[in-house]
Amino acid sequence: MSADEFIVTPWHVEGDIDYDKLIEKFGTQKISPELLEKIKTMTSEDHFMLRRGIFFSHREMNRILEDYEKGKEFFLYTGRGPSGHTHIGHLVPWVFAKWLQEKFDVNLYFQLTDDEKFFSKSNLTLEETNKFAYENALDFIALGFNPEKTKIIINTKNIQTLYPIAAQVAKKINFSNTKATFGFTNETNIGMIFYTSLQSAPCFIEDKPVLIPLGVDQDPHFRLTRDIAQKIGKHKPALIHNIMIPALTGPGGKMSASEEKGTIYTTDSPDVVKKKINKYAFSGGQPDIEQHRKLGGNPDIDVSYQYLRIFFEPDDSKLKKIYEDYKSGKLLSGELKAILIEKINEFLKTHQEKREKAKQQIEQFLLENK
RNA sequence: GGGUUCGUAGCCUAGCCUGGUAGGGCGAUGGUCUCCAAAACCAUCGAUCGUCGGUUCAAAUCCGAUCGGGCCCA
Repeated sequence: MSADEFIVTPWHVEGDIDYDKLIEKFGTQKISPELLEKIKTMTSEDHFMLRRGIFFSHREMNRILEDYEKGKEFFLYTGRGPSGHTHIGHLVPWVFAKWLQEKFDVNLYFQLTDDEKFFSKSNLTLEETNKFAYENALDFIALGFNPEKTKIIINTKNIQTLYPIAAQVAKKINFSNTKATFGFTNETNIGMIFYTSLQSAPCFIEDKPVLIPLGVDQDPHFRLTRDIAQKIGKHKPALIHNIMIPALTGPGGKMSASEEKGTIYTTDSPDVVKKKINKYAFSGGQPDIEQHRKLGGNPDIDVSYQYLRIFFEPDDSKLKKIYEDYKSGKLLSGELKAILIEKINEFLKTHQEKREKAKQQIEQFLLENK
């Protein structure tokens, strides 16, 4: 694969992603300075993930906001494919969803697609993906959602609720559409072929427009959903996309839950975090101290810096200082890593406490079939 | 239901026709080098060849059955 090639699909992300090209390829909108300003005004907050372009693209987010201003409420929907333990990269859209929920005071649905991971991963049983669904739910709850306004959908558990909606969707999507959208072939199992209609279903669970914060790799599902929404008399879902979180071991893919070493799990202990960062985090430093002092490091490709930018250092002035110190050579890679390690461990300490408590709260969050 | 094809270490795969206890690539691990990581170099671990049975002095390699995957047809 040459440097300018990359692949982004719901099941596979590879290469060095050019996000401007991706916007063009997917036909989404870049988040404009105007939209950014509008969000800022309406929420009275300048969220760092927006400001820094962690969320960089959208589909009709502006419509959602305009309608909201006119008193037309929306709801939020995001989710996760439970193929393994939760890692810190998963938290990005969830944290952002929580922020949106607080700012707009709206309902949020969180879908755990245990069936889909069973279909798409040959090495996982349905029991395993279901187990991961419940486990991942703990991490979601730990972020502090309000159970009154937040419901967790587990596909195999909530099929009764989802199915009538999915059926409406499924009838409007033909084989050519799914094949073209997802690259299905004759060896694709039929679970996969039907599956996108289940991922669509929560879009229509309330009779209101929906806004979906999500990783841009999941966009294809909702491209289809948007195409058929009017045909079934529903609102087109709006989306806001975040970039792929780089793996610890470097650019060229997102953090994968199935690759141990390139991944910081939410349940990792402080010493494991320290070891993983020091031992695996790809750095933008120079080969030795002398050159580093002289030439400086490259924060743009340095994974530790990127993690601070994406999630762990919301304070712009602090981040800027780190950026400049690293670039000038004043800050060494090892020192940068130490900063990140402390930030992650600080975060995980409280996260893990809340995650424990979530075990008592999970029932309140699970959607009841009606 | 019929046909066909495949099943070798975590992954990809050579060997099978011309039977004599398996070779490579990626990965992983350790080391050297680095403030770390990467790269580079060195080293190491790892499969008894889907399963069961048969033929043979000897089978991944031949035969049969069985399980599993893929494709085609019905």
